[in-house]
Amino acid sequence: MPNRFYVTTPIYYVNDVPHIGHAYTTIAADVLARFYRLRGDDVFFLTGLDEHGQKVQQAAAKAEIDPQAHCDRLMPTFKDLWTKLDISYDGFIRTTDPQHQAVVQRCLQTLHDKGLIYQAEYTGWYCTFDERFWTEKDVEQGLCPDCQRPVEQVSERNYFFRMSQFQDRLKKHIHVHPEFIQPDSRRNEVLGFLQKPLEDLSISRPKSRLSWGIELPFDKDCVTYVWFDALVNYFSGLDYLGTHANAPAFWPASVHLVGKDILTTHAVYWSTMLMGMERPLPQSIFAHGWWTVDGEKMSKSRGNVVDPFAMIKEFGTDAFRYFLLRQVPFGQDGDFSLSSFHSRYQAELANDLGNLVSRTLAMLGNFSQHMVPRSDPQTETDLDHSLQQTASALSEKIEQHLRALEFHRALEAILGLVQMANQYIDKTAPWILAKDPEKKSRLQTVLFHLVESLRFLTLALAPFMPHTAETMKTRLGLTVDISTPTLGKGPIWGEYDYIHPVTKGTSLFPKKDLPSTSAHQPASSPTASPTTEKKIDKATPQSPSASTDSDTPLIGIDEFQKVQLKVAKILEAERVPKSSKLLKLQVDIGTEKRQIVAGIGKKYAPEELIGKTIVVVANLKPAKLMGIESQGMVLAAGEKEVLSLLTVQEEVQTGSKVK
RNA sequence: GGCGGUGUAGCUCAGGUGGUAGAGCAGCGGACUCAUAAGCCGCGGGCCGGGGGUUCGAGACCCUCCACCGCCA
Repeated sequence: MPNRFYVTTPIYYVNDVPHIGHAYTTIAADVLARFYRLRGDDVFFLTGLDEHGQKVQQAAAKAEIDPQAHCDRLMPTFKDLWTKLDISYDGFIRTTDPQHQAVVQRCLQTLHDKGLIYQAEYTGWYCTFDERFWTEKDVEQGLCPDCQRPVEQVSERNYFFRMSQFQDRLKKHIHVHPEFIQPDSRRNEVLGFLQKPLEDLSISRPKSRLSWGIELPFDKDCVTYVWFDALVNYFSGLDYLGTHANAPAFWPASVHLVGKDILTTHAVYWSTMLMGMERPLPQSIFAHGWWTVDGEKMSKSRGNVVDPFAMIKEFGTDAFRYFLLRQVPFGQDGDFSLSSFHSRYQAELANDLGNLVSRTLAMLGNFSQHMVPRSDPQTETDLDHSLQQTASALSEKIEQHLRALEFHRALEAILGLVQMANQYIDKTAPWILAKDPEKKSRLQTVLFHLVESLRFLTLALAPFMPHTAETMKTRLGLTVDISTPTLGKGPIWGEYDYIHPVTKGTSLFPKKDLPSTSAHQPASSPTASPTTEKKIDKATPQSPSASTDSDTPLIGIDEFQKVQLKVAKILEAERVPKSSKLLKLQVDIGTEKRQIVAGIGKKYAPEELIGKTIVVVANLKPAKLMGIESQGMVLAAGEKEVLSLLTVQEEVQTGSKVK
């Protein structure tokens, strides 16, 4: 019988605008779900929305619509994001689902029957915005300590859950099961919280004040308080969602992923509720960190909330998934900035992984007619064996790290194989082997080892970057279905018969310019009046990639016009020391002088160039070549070798636009 | 105020049970050309927050001070 794995995200408040935090938790859960599915485990992955509460009621009233209609209107934004992020949830729960409400009522009745719920008078300072009471000590100058809004004194009869009864049992459970609350530092905090006497938990509100909620089965005048309603989703969802016939058997959850702000709620409220209902506790609750943006706390008022939709549009779903999990250990806070995203994208995805795929497939095209050769054991070396070993150990490493929710380490291990493969190419230098017919057998061995490494990478990447894995699979001509269990105990080196030709295709991760600040969403929510949003956030143009593939995609005129071409005159030219083909040019582009380093030294001597009229790209990002800054690029014809510089037919003014 | 954590190269961080400091990024230099001007190779004297102590020997153990962070009040 396969292992069961049940992972949850919190249910997100439907009134929120989805941001990087929502995306983070959900992506992490998705990676786990995909990973365990590939191993052949029976997986249930639940996410959803919290749709009750004061704020929804108020927002609906303001919009003059029914609260349910309000929820129905907001819900698709989340589902849409999950679709765009390739989130493979098995169940999407809404707390307004009638089946969920029925389960909540059943739970309340159970606890009531056991005498664990009682009624009492409660007086306290209430914050309408946060929907919670504060004690006298908390309130500062009549303001809510959390949101700084005015609080009001409210006295009402509420129902309470006898949470205090379970304090010792919970403490013991945490001590006996160190994996129950993670990371360690958070477990200590919870234990610290439990040092003081635990109070009973208020679980109801009078309908007169809050009507948008689930009615108490034993008191028609009250609805249940938001947490009781929300937490129960973790097993109510199993009851009626998804396709698994035996879904209820998934309880207890393998792991609840939560943000650190709602750890106490889960570790203490939820656990004691479960104890009261005599249900087993989840195996673990993992509190992950928060994202700051450019070093600052993310907030609507700052207007620096990262919009996942914008990031996906700019860099693609897989790059976004990769960055979030790679950048920061899962339990720690992390900082999000476009420049850190960009540099990781550029270095690890474009240069390391993307280019590895590109150069390997190119060599198969050039040296092996696009077919994957067999390895000849006679020609194998230690180099080959250590590559094989690293690849073969990868799957287990990833499993180890994912069991500890160390996503960043898992990705680090994957990148380690990428780097090793890149080194392998340089050490074996297939282009040299290709020149010597006697080395053909060795060449084939090398190419085989490379392709086989890419196959291992494809499978390893599948949970993290499903789209990329699918593309690599196609390029490699693999016929395996990577949406079904393929990992098992991990792939075996040499087990696969390559019978289809490989295809190079376009760049997996094309290089990008660093975008300007377009990733932040406007401070207003989608429900706000449209007049608050006048500025149009222009997406930053990205430079066209200089691909020479035959399958280069078509571009529009607007894209071409991003390239600023100018007529220029060469003023000075000299060879770059120790380089056979680089020349350092000083050119006049009309408005200014520029230094350009160009790889035209094999075709042209410096002295013959002075005074020549040429065409240059004037808005290319400066780059250093052999330590010398180049502030542009000269245009020349030729494939690999430069054959001719571009010039203009008639005499035109230096600095003229070329279009 | 109570409890806990952190402070190591420009940046982000690793450094089980003590033996004279490491990685990635950035920077500099080199050889090459299969590849997305990518990749590969080489180059790291940083009072390991300050002070004191234990020890033959401490970034690592103890004490103390300083700074920052988290949870609770």
